[in-house]
Amino acid sequence: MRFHPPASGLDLDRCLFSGQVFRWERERVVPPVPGAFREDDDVRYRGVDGEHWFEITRPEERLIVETNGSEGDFARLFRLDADVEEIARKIVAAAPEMARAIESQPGLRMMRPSDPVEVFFSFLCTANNHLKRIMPMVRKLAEYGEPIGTTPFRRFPRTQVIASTPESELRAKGFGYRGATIPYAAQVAMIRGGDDWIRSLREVGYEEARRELVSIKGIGNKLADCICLYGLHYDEAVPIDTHLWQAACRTFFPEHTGKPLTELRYRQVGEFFRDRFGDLASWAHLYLYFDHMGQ
DNA sequence: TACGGACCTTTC
DNA sequence: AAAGGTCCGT
Repeated sequence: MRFHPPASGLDLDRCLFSGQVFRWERERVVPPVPGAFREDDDVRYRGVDGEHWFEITRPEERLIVETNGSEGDFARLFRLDADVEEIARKIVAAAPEMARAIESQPGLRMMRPSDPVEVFFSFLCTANNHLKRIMPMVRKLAEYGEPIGTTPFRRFPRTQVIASTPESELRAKGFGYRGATIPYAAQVAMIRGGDDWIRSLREVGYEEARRELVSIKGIGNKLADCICLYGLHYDEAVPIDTHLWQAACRTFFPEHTGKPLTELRYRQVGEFFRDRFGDLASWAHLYLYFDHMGQ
């Protein structure tokens, strides 16, 4: 089907290529013309969320979405129900220091992917890695998935498929040591119940889900929080990596600047965000993180 | 608890 | 050298 979603407060580049989701493509509909006024509009985004594919174009500033899903599926993925203006107001009210970080990232939204299995394995690709390499890796994993209908799009493979993929095969595809950790984590997940187990973590609460995840070798604090946030939809999860740690030190804890992020400090920073921002802890972290990345 | 190294590979 | 870490030794 085809529809026009509201486009205000939604920056597709910021949302789709910022490391919240990893499988989207951006291509030019027509070759760029030097100095052309509309070159930013002449793009097409293609991607998959769960069992739905999406093609998004924006001629004339207006979004056109084609999909095998519904308008509701699109709205859920981009959280169009969330009032970003109000969220920004609440965050700034709780922390005036955040005003500049929020203003610097218009159209950035917390994504809400529908397939927790894809999120689980995508973030296993991100450890000690960079986005330029992460995205091709996630796409390679997705090649193990089933095509969606007769389209070139594929659903992300199920846990069982990843669990039975040999380490050597992934290493040959450039996964490095993650060629071992990814199938291993899949095997542990299979023992606990596979896809259903991963999905069931949405029902057990943030603390319990997090405990389960970090008990898997290869998933530490940061990956567990990413999976909790993007895959399991726990908005109180605050993934803290080196960049957010630096940004948090600069903005909130100048006395910690330059110190390493220990287990203890990891917990303290997460609690700080939850105390200060409540349900908006992860939104606050998102703005701070990407503001810092842009520096 | 906290600190140092190792870990695959690619990219800046 | 560092990358959106994590594990394993001290």
